[in-house]
Amino acid sequence: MSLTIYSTLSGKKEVFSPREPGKIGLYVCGITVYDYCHIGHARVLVAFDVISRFLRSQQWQVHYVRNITDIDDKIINRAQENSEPYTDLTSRYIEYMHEDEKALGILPPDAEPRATAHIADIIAMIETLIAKDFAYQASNGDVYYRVSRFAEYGKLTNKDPEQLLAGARVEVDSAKEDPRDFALWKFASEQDVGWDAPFGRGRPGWHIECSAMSKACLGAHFDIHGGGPDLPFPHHENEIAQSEAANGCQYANYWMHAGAVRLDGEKMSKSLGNFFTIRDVLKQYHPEVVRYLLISSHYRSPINYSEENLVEAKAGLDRLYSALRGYEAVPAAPLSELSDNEFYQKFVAAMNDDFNTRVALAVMFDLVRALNSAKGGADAEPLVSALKAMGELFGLFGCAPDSFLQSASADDIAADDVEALIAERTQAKRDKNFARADEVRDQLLAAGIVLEDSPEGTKWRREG
RNA sequence: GGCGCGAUAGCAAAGCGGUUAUGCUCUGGAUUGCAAAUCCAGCUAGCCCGGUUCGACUCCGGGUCGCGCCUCCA
Repeated sequence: MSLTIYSTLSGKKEVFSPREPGKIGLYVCGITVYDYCHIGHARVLVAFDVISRFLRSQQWQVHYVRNITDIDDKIINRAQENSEPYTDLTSRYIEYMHEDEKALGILPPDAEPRATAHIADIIAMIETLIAKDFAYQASNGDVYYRVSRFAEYGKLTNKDPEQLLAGARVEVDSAKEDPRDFALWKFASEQDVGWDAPFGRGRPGWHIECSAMSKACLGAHFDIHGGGPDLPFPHHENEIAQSEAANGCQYANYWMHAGAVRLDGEKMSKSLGNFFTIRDVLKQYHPEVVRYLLISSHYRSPINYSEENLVEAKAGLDRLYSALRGYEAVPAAPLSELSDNEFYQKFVAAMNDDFNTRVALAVMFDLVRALNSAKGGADAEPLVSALKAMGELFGLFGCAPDSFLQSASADDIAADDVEALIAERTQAKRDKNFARADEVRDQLLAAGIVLEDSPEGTKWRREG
């Protein structure tokens, strides 16, 4: 079964062909660390987490690299506002980012390079670009990339270089030869944050770090480059220009971009200020609910962030978890034992088709229906272990069903009180005092507790 | 203006040139002391106008509307 991936470069789904058999080099643009991560970041993190988990499950040897941008104008400005060293700011937000990732069940990438740890690589690449005449030092000390020298500029996003020139904003006081040129190295005085380089003291521009770090971690030519929806232009276009000019070979073979998270129909972004941070959302919703929401649509589709969608995601996950109740002891099936399982085969086929998590999820629900029908019989356990295996590929089912279904927010009724009332109701039922039993049930329902009687006793869960 | 993406039932969201997507909601049935959960059955679809085809939600053309990028942003 072959893997197909939609590539921004070709604008269509392509059959994936690795550079080396069985191996995948994957570079994803990470986060600029000067603020808390928001749900848009979570989208990219979860998407590539699921993608890398799935690829590994299919025996691909994945080398997953996701960088951290820890030097940049915004970082410097924010640090100045806070009157603190920029390194204090970045290390703090890197820590927060790791906390958020852990909370969301994001597995760490194989490498997490930081721009400031690759200054030498960055300088070396800029030197090469200057030597090849693809870059020049301007009168203000900055080093710029000479866009006119790269004939294929615009090939990722179908931009016409001439029209970019016509539409480019004319910057006053610009030292650029051409308004399309972009900074590789920004001049820094002795008091400013900076590093010494043959072309003078300064700090790297935004785009060059990814070219340098991906080369250091994966080589000049690698398989897949990914990132968020706002990166194709100019960032990835510029990366291509830098890397292909400096290295003299193709850069990434496939380009993957996640869809935007929207809020009221508008893209959520730091610059618009309309974002919800991951940690704020996790105060109200279980991390797996957030994961479920993010994988319940295709990674390339825009997704709307709303309270209603989170509630719906919770309802869907409740159904999955409810099916697992009573089978806590059954382990997830090893994937090697599932090759004949029709549900798993469909699941894998969906994921091999450009990572169609929504269809894969539909397969899991088909499995749930089969499982619910089979409960009590001998056929149930294999279905449970298959379902658990698929859920784990999505980073779900990290909880015991009861603890997920009964997980409480701060102002919810305590589990002990629920249990006590259930005991009272059970006694009332035994006494045939159904009026009292129903009264207790209504009381609990008003507190968000739903009761489910079963031969093994009364189960409960929280709703809403 | 340029480039690109999308328009599916009450809501969310997929595949597919002819045969049930799926989840939530809703209706009926089974089950239950009554419920809930579960199972079974069912109701709500494919922006508009043309074309291709025996047949189009699915392909092609033209509209309309929405969104993203074209400046830092995942």
